[in-house]
Amino acid sequence: MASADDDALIWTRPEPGTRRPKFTREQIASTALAIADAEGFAAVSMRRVAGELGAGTMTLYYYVRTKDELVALMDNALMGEVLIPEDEFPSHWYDALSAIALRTWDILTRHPWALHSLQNAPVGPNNLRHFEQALASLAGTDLDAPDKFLLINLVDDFVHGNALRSAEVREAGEPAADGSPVDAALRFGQTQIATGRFPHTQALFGDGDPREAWGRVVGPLSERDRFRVGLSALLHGAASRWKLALPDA
Amino acid sequence: MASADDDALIWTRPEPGTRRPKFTREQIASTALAIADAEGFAAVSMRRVAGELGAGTMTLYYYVRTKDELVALMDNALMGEVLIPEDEFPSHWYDALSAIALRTWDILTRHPWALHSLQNAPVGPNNLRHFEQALASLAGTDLDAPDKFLLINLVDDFVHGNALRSAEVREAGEPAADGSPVDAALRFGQTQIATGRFPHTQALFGDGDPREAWGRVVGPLSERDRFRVGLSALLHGAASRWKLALPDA
DNA sequence: GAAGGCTTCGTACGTCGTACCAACAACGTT
DNA sequence: AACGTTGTTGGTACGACGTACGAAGCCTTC
Repeated sequence: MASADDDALIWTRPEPGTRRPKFTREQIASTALAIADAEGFAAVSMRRVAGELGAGTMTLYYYVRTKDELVALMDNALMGEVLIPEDEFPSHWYDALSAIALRTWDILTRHPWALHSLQNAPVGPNNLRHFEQALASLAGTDLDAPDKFLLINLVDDFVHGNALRSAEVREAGEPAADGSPVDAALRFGQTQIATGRFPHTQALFGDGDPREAWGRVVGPLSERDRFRVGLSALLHGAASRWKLALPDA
Repeated sequence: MASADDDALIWTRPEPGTRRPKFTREQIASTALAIADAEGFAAVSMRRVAGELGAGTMTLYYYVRTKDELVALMDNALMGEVLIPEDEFPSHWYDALSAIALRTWDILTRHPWALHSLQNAPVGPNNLRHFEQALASLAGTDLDAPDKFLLINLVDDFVHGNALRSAEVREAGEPAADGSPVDAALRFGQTQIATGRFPHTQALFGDGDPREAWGRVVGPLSERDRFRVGLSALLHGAASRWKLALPDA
């Protein structure tokens, strides 16, 4: 019946434990998550996670087949955080989709490592729940199936893309101290501009102090507000394309 | 003058060679690129690149300080491909921005590994050129500096986010053969839906063959066309927000 | 108590990035 | 023509990594 590999995904294999195992997958995931948050994704190694748990390295492999599965567990744990509580769920499609997107953005920028690993593990249970919520947002509209699916994908794509870049900017550039990578990059940009081969960029940034110029060009909006501008543009464009009603406010 | 580390970025260090070195950075980058295209990003190791070049492993470190710098070189080489030839540059902001975005999308989905590594190396010379082109697109508009910068960022974010997911779908799901990861994921989804906890998802996908359902929900559009729908929505939304004129057609 | 299988984890292999430093080769000087 | 200088190459080695293998420990059921 071609289903000899029903256990190809970690989600289809039962959590081990007919007796009392020392750990649970959830425990392992949250330990790994804590390490990633504190020291970055690169610090998450099998040895490290096991050590933090007070276990031998290979013990993890009783709960997980590969490190990728560990990462899948981590992603799934994160996706659990992006779910909107039932009673906060907006009734208008626009508000609901916005709320989901904004919440996802908040979580992703709070755990920037997630974006590096997000390449794998597309469909954990919490990912499905997230999708279900997005779909619920559109229940009141008369979009057909492919259009609903497309719109949800587009919003998620934008959220991920923006969160990825935002996190980079924030991680690398927060201090913007002398000698920081961002400082080096800004100074490099300045010298490039000085060659005169980037007239538009030159007009935008000018010739002054690159850090001042950067602040001026980014403008007064926070990264979060900049995201919201983009989200609003995308949703308004979608509303106009599919003739969806916008909320009153 | 606090610029003791002008060489923090590879771009600010001159290519080595007062005598005759065997290689150039460009050569190294394109070798690495070829390996990544043929066998994936994971196959790009210092040993492998050096071997392909007929050099000792450590020789690379004369041209590059770390592997991250090699990756920066690769990214920069890719960004070179996304530049639009002068004589093809559309005059209307909408057309120009669309052309740049679509071309970037094409390159990124053609080299999916780029998206995994794109986290680093934000500002190579070709990245600056790309930005200059985007800025040139908006020269005719009367957006102020922060708005121009924001709009360009938003479009790039969406391009990256969508290309990332598209590449995943294509890489993982092209064959969709029995036992493939995608097949396993689809079957997992099916069993989850069967629990009844995902009513909207159930209504969307139904209970039939998951592969058939997937095709029906994705709809008839190619990934590229789906991207264009999103791009168009984003740009229309931006046009409406900033009162920019749309092209006649 | 013995048997059996669930659960733990020590050892070891092949990979990776790269620090260190010895060897080699090309040039300017004499 | 010989030499010292210094640009360029790359061998060896170290400490990480993921994980295959299989031996041990322990709980549970007779």
